[in-house]
Amino acid sequence: MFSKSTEYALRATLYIAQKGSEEKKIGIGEVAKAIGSPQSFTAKILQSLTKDNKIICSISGPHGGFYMTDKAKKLPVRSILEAMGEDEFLDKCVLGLDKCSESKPCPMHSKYKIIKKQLIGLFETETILNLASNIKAGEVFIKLK
Amino acid sequence: MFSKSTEYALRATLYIAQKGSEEKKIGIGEVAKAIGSPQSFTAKILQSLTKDNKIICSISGPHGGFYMTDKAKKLPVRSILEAMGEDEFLDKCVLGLDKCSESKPCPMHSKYKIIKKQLIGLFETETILNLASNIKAGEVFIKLK
DNA sequence: ACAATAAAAGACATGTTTATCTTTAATTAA
DNA sequence: TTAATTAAAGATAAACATGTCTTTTATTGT
Repeated sequence: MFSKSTEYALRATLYIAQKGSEEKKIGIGEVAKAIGSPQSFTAKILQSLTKDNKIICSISGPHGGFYMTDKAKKLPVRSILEAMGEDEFLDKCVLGLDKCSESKPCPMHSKYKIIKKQLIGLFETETILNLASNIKAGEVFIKLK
Repeated sequence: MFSKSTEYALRATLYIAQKGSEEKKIGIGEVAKAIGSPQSFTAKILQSLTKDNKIICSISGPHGGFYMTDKAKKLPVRSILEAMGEDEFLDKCVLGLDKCSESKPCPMHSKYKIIKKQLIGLFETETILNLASNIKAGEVFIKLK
């Protein structure tokens, strides 16, 4: 469904949301290990999430690392997809028609729109904090071997 | 949701199913024009759909071209995804965990599985013929400018 | 100031996707 | 058998995705 980059972005963000805070920042090494991702590549991805988009904060130097503000933790999962440039698929048509619409639908439109609405709902309703708290509770996992 | 290749494959297949038959084969030029895709690239894709997988038939030479058997037209849309190697996403987890399962779920698992089930249902229930016939009726479109 | 630590930034490498163009092979009709 | 037509096959190329490695910058503690 998503690119590797976005998968890592989602897992890393959830890990940082769960484990980190402004007082306890998380190093890239710990993040990569915890989610099972290539460290340098994950670093690039986190860099992009700290840029303009205000999802993750980072501090260089000793005791530095990544963390999220309480406000950022309340963002919907979709905001991560947006930051990774992978949310446009929620607007897109199964057959790849730019102008697919209610008045000019593709052959899958009417059946798919019902599913798409649920997908959008899922990514807009679930917050980062929401998902992260289930990790803390040990109910769900972000790394599996 | 899908790669360009798969989008072209879906549109091309629907067009051929709709317009073609063993008596009236469709040339690659007509297909590409009708669905708005790059001709040579579409040719490669159709080639792969005529290979092992028995979705599309083709004949070289004058009055040659592409067509589908009535049997092939009754295949579910999923068979095109399989032929394009893009159906594995229907098994995959949103966060990219290979082993995500009911007993070891990712944070999105429980909510996403409901949606995934519908997606699978959509691609397995809808047949190529089914979707193509709606094109013929002018109710839906496979090219929009 | 200096050394240590950690992220940021940049260069590089490999593979895949998305194409385009040319040549070959198959088929038909004259 | 020759010319025309059409898909198949192959070579090539640009863009992007995925990943590694090195250097630079920011920050902290001594």
